[in-house]
Amino acid sequence: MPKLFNPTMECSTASCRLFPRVSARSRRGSSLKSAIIAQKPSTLAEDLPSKKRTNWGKYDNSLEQAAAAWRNHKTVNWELEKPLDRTTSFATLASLLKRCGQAKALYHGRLVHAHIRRYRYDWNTFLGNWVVKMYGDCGSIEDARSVFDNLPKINLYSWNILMNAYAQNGCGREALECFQRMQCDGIRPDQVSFVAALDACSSIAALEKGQEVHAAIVRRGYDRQLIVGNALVNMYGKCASLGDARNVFNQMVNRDVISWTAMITALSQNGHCDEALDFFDQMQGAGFKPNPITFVCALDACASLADLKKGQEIHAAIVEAGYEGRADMGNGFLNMHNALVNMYGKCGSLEDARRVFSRMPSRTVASWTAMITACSQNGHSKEALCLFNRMQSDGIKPDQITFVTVLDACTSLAALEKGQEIHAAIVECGYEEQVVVGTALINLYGKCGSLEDARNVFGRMPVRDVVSWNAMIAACAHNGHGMEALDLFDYMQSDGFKPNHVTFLSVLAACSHTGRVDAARRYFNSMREDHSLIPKVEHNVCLIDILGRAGLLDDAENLINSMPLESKARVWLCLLGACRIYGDVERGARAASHAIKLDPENAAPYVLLSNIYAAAGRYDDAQQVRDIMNNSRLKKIDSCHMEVDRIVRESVLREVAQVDKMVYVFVPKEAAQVADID
DNA sequence: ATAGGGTTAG
Repeated sequence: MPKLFNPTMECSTASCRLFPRVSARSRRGSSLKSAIIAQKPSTLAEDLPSKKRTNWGKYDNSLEQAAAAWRNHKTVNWELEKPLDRTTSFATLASLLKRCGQAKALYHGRLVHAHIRRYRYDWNTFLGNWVVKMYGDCGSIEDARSVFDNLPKINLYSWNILMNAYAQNGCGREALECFQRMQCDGIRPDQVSFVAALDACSSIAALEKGQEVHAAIVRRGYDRQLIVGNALVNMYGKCASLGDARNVFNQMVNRDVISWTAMITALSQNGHCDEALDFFDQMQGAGFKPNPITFVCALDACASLADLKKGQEIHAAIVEAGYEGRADMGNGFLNMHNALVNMYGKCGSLEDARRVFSRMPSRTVASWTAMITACSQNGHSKEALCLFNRMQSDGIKPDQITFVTVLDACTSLAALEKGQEIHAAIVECGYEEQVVVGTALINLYGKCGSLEDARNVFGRMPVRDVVSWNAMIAACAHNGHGMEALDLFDYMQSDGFKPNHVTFLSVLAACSHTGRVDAARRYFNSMREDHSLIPKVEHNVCLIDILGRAGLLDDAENLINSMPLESKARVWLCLLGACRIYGDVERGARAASHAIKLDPENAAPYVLLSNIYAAAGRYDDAQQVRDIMNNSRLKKIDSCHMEVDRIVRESVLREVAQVDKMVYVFVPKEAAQVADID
């Protein structure tokens, strides 16, 4: 039951000093809404398209509640000396709006805006521009637009602010439209407009448009400006045009830390992580000190390379710089700590990740999510689930990405019930409609054998992408519904989605389960011919497996010999498995010798070959292979991260089975040994 | 008396 506004309350009390005295007439409305939003929420709510209309109902709190919320807002931390009234200066209002934007405090920003609309008929473009910016910073782009459309006069600042609001909220197309329209309206873009236009191109990866803007920049002579150069490097990096990014960077007359950081990011996000780290060193050689953001980018490159040593070096440099444990400068240092946790997780050092995480000065959802991901991706799914609980008891609310990570942990534990519990929480938070969340749910249900649930989630998804189609196709393929998987493959394409490498893995798996050898060949060839996808090792393994199981050993071997793969060890191993089934000793020996030559530390080919000999009654040969194996130092399955319990035991076996299904099926003793390694 | 460049979890 909401508390109502108390008309007898004295407005000079601390609890409402932020609000102007309201007239008796408007008090009669008895709610904050009517008190401060006043008669007509015109430009805000009513001009918006109906489905995106702002829900003003949630501002229907009592005045005390709103004032308390305002005072207690931790990030904004208002310390207003005077209440807002008709005499509050525009400078004060502007600074309030700025702080609301920085803190992404939409609620408070709306309060200030409402105050201006109610009491400041003398508002001008200066103040209006700040309101537009506040809404843009708070991510409320429709509000930004409608305020912009009602500005008393639109100037260069207004356009630049609006363009940036669009570009930073993922509406690159609209930002570029603004760029056009401002010029039609006779306003000459300055360097800030060009930077915003480049940002818009980056956000939608519009390379051609970006080149057009670049040409206009050169025509107007803005290309020597530092911030323009930086934005150009960034734009070419985001549009995957690394050569252009390099050219711009090399030709820059001045460079600063941001230029170097932009270049490092461009390299690392386009698959040149080694070079990115070289640049990181060169930058320091050139006398620039990395800041927290530079460190984030460098750590990201280490994470992609899974280069633990380099990552630890950079961590040492962070300590050296005195950045570790610091919590000032907004989110700068916080993000850097998150990046450290993420890097250690991706590089497989859970201990380091834990250490950084436990020493963090403060933690956000992102920090918790990074730590949970680190656990879940390093075989500690149970710890991931524990952390998820602790995070919530620490008062941090999970976001969609946390849920995705936790669902992944459930998936690898095959913990269907826990997953369903989390599914319920997701529905409660209203995240079920998010593509990434839906996809993680389909994965969970698919891997846990609950195809019906996977279908339901997929059917309810309002938006799908290639990844969610892939998840659904995989769910069918791995639950004995190969035909349905192949049908979905067709539907997916008629829905306008292009299949990728992952799609074809599931398609081939579907062919394998339904025994469609010829179809598998056709799909395999169509990867290259119709979709310009080059089959990877996994696809080749899959096809060899299908041919091998069908007894087409000749075809399989010929195919391997014609494959332009870098390493064929796994493919030969696959053929070796097929030779085991069909008792083809000669071919088996050939395949084994290839496999051993290519991956001498793997025990699997020895085991398989020995079994082939044994099955053919050639016990001496079998023993000889085993002796060779036992006398050489072969790679053990790395299970030091594994806890020993039933589920994990199974997951170790699954891993072994992935290397070769035969190890488990035909050599149970071997498998048992593997599982006993702690 | 406003605007502007580099970062994060499938």
